Amino acid sequence: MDSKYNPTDIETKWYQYWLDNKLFHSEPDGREPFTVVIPPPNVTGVLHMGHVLNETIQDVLVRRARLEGKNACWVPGTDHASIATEAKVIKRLKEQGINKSDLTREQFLKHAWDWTDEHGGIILKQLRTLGCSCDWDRTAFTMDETRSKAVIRTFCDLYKKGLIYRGLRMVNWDPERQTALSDEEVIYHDEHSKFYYLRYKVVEPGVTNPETGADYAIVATTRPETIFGDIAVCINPKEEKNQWLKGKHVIVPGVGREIPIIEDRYVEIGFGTGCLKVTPAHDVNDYALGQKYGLKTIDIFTADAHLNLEEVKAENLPFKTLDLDKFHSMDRFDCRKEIVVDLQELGLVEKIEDYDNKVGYSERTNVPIEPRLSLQWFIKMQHFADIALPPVMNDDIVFYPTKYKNTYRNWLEGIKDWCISRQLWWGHRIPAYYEADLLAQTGLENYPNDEIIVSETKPEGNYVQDEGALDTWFSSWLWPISLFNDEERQYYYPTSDLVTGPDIIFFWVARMIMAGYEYVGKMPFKHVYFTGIVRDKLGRKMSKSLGNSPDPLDLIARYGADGVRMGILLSAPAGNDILYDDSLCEQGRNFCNKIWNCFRMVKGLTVDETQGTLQGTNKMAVDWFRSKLNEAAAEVDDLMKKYRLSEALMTIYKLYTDEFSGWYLEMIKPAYQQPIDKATYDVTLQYFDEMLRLLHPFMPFITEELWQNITPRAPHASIMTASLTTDTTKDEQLLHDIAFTKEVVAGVRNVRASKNIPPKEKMTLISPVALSALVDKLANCEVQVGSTKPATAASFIVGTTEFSIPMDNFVNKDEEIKKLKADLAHQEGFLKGVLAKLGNERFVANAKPEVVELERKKKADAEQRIATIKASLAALQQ
RNA sequence: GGGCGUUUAGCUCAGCUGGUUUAGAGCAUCUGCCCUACAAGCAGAGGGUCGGCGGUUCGAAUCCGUCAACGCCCACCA
Repeated sequence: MDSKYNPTDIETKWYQYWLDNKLFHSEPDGREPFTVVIPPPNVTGVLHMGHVLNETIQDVLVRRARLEGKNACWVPGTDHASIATEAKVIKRLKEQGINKSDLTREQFLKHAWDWTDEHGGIILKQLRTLGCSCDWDRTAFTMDETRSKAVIRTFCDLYKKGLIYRGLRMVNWDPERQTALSDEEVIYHDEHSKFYYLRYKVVEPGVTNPETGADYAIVATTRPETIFGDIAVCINPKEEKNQWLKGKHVIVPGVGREIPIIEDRYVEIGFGTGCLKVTPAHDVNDYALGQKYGLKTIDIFTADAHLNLEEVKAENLPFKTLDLDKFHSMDRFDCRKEIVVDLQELGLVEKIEDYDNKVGYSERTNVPIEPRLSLQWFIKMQHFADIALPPVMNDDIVFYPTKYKNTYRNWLEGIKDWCISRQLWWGHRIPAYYEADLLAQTGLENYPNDEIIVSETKPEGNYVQDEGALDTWFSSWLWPISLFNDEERQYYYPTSDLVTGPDIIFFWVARMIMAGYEYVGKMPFKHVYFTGIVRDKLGRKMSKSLGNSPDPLDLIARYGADGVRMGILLSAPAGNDILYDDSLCEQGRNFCNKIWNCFRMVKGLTVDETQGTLQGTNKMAVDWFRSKLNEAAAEVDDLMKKYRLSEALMTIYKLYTDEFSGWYLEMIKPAYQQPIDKATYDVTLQYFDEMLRLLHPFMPFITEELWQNITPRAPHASIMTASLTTDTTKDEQLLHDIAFTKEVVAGVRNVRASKNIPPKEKMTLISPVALSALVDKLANCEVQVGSTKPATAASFIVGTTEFSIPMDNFVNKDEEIKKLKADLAHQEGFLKGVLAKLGNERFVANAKPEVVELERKKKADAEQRIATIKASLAALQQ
């Protein structure tokens, strides 16, 4: 065996072994189920660090549950990611010189499926490299047959219940992909933009601003290109300075349209000029004002946000001074620049100021969204908010960390209807049908709602299906339900743990809870573990453009999957961002190596088969480590129950490196070239076995490899299906004794280090109390029990006991005195504090008796220590 | 503009139903060691007035108030 652990071959070997033996597969049986559904990654995605974090956590939970004897089932799958995938397909087609608009729906879908088959599932393969123990037989896709059926059935059912409706609404429009989006898919960014002050001339003759004498109102806007759609100017009826405009009319600058001044308290007094231009077709609030005052709407944008001025041209406005043909078909941002120039030339711009505002961007295409009046399908959300809020607030479903309960509540309390239709082809087509002749007569907008047929199958007759597809999340919210058939659902549902990022708490988590209660009448999961975001060590988000995102497969090649898993888990408490650095994986790799070498050491021992009973220091060591192991296992159990994975792993790490490797193995290690007795050897292997099982959920590969090599295993056996030990007994006295012994050993080593005495040189330790032979073994010193301290000796104190090591040649008296004096000062300071407390009557009267008692003990101990130090000092200073 | 959260050693974090020998861990740092399990290692050491101020209390990292910095979420001020 090499002294370095080489993970690559071992990992491939065992993953194949697990697959061959169907160890990830689950079927319902008599055991307690433990179910996890994977947050399905985009079907054409590739593994990134966020996945590594998320999937590792899930695998730890799943593997731990398996070791606890539960029937663990982790269902993998992918998401069709409607808008993202469609964008990728369009991009590829473009590279081949094909425009989406040149294709029929069927042709496009063919290309999309080809792309999916080609790239789909790559990420699932990558998960295997990480060691994920998913039940691959259950792999699902949000657009496969089963899931599609569930989606369509759900749509029909909700429509029947009156929870889905079709309506003309102001929606968030993505001009790039040319589809509606939900509110959640809009990201607002701060932006430095301009505030344009435009002049709207008053129609009524002789009416002027009493302050300035101007015959125009000034309207401030960030979007001058929308003036073509202006229908009114609104003022607040209470605004003093605009009283003169009441009941008047103004002319939209350049456009020439005569529009009324209307009054509404929506306009904030004191903001801007107090005059708000109302463009009902292109702003949510303006639309509301339009509805309220019966204003008409003029839509001036095409679906891809270019100007469409046909309607404006048709108005034939007499005072028009702008060249409409010039702006027709222009891009919205080009128009903004151009129109300001032209208006300036016409003397219709008062001034331009810098202004910071927020602009909504499409989450997927990253272009500014355009509020657009559009016919879409919506879900009434109040009903769902009502059923989804209580279970989280009263902890039927537990969030880790709990702070996200607030976020969840805020969203549900302000819930708005969910726009679920998308003008996309890649996705579940909306199962709504229109009678062809009627549709031809009325057009889509005026098609009577009660004539729409919503059905799982196409109705008889001449019907055409709605062109829209459903929001991806409309299938995702059924994920935990749709992965199981009715029978299996009895067993696997509700699932146990959901592990996901807080960024999709609304998109997905909340909606799964809604669907769960609506369709199964039960929560979809009992616990939600929110991970943080993986950032680089400077705290920046990982992104392709920054190039600060390492390729997980590359990391696995360099550090091993186990090393990477440990690296990502080490500093990842729930909900905390993790600042990733290669050094974390390095620590993981180093730990693997440590375990590997522990194993080499133990297996490399020669065993004396005749020694079948434990005795002497070995018995002590073995008994002590039993307690230590049990103690750690109990702590891990507790931490895992609280989902404190990084602390659980750290506990195991310390058990291996400190207690097992640093102390236990040193205690039982035979003298050079001596054999170890069989009894100790067997127990040690047993301990190793137990420790591997404890670690296995975190580092599955190395633990399987070593577990298989500890002792011959049955064919098809695996550490995966072993069970955790449940022994929790502890010998407190022994733990205490060994802790004392360790301190004495540390004291001796300290003296050695400070005096530069090589470990091989045997020293003499004078101790006032009897010591375990372990001290000799671990510190290489001969213990002499006695209280006579030689004139020249190095000394140290453990608790209240002073130990000394005679050393004529090495002791520097001054140094020794200095050290003792420092210790003395510290002890006296400490004692002073204790005395102050005890001298305070109110403390003695009010504090709990055990606390007072403890202070008395501290006092006694400190006094004794001080006496000891003083004695030593006196001896030295003679 | 609301709401939530964070602030403890160089870094990442525990500790926070007030009292556990005058604050802990891992990593990093420094010193000395290639001693036949492991230099991807071993032994040892240094390092913090617990963000500032004020209060409650016999006693505060822990409770309350306030200020500051940072982060996240939500919101229709054009």
